[in-house]
Amino acid sequence: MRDAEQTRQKILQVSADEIHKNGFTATSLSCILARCEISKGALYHHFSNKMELGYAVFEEVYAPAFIARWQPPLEAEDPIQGLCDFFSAMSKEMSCEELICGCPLNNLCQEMSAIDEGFRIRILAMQQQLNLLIATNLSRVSQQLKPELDFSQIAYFIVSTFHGSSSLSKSSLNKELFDNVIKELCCYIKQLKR
Amino acid sequence: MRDAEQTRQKILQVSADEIHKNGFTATSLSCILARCEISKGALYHHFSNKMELGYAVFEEVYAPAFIARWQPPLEAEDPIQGLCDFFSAMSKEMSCEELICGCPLNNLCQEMSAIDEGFRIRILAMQQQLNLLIATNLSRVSQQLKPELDFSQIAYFIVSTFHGSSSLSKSSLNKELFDNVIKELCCYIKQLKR
DNA sequence: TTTGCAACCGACCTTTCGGTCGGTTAAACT
DNA sequence: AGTTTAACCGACCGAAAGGTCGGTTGCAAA
Repeated sequence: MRDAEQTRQKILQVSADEIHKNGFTATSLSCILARCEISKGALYHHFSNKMELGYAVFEEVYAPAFIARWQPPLEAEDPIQGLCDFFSAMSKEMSCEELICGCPLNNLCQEMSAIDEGFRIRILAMQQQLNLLIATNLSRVSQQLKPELDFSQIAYFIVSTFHGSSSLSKSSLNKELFDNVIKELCCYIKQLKR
Repeated sequence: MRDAEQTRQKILQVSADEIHKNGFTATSLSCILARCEISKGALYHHFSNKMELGYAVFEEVYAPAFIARWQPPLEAEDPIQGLCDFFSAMSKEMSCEELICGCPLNNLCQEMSAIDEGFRIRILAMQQQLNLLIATNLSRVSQQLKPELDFSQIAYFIVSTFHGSSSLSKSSLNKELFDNVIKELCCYIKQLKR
């Protein structure tokens, strides 16, 4: 009947979804409790407070999902093509609602970096990990690219543009502007080839 | 002694600053009241509620400042050079604290677009106005640029990258990553020339 | 079968939020 | 001088937030 780990996972999943949709601060524990059909006591048995719950969501849900998304296209034979396909697929396959929610990592970065140090360092670590992932895979095929490129700089540029583009969707409520930016981003990426 | 308009302006300026630093939701009226050294009654005499205060800050503080920032570099003789100088100046002249606060428009876009329709339409209008401003001025010098460029698409791309780059500063607490992206952005922009 | 403890319950607490409202003050007009 | 009203005051309100804690329940080991 009782399964502590299952309860914990349920809390994490529901919390991840709520935080993704509403942000961390605006997500209320009572809402999470209702969706999980558990009591406040249960939640506080598994997590010492809201902040720790947030950290757990970040580390156990967002971070793995984040890497699982970016890694395959980047470790493809041709990371340039991989990235373009990756971005294009988003334009096509993601629903408008998903798009508007944005990237959980970027959302938390905007909301929590200035407020909470614990979130800030976790987010920063994630961003640096992604940057390394991109830069490494670009340098892996550097002989196919233009000479004298700063791969780390390019990696930050790509990610910035991608995250910035989701901001556009949030106000326009449609994919059009997002698509525009992604199209131009793909042009930019392909242009890196010699 | 009593100057209604001065009180109103004081409220707007302080509110703009607080919202810029903390976001709209996290900004408390009591904090604004304390900084303005006025009572709650005074605030509610000038603004019917918090949301209306937010709208007023957007329209009377953020929007004019936003246009005043972007317009000059874009309407310069060479908008390409104007934009590069504009971005580079930010890297150099802005303090780390300013940088971390980010662009008020983008902050509100991330925070409020999904929550409040009134904010959303104002933000969207602003973004479209900026897009038009950039696209128009690029097409003005189109004979100096590569052929067959989609100016609107490029404009959205530039703004996305710029806004995305401020996200990086928020987690890293320094200008380095921001500088990286801006440098690459300037490369991209200059490359538009034929 | 008993016992111990992790798992869970839910009433209650404090704080803070946006917002209300009856009252007061100062200044402009008659 | 008297009157009116915009400008302002601040005590108070209900709602909702995160968090606490004494109590209950169910399962597993002894």
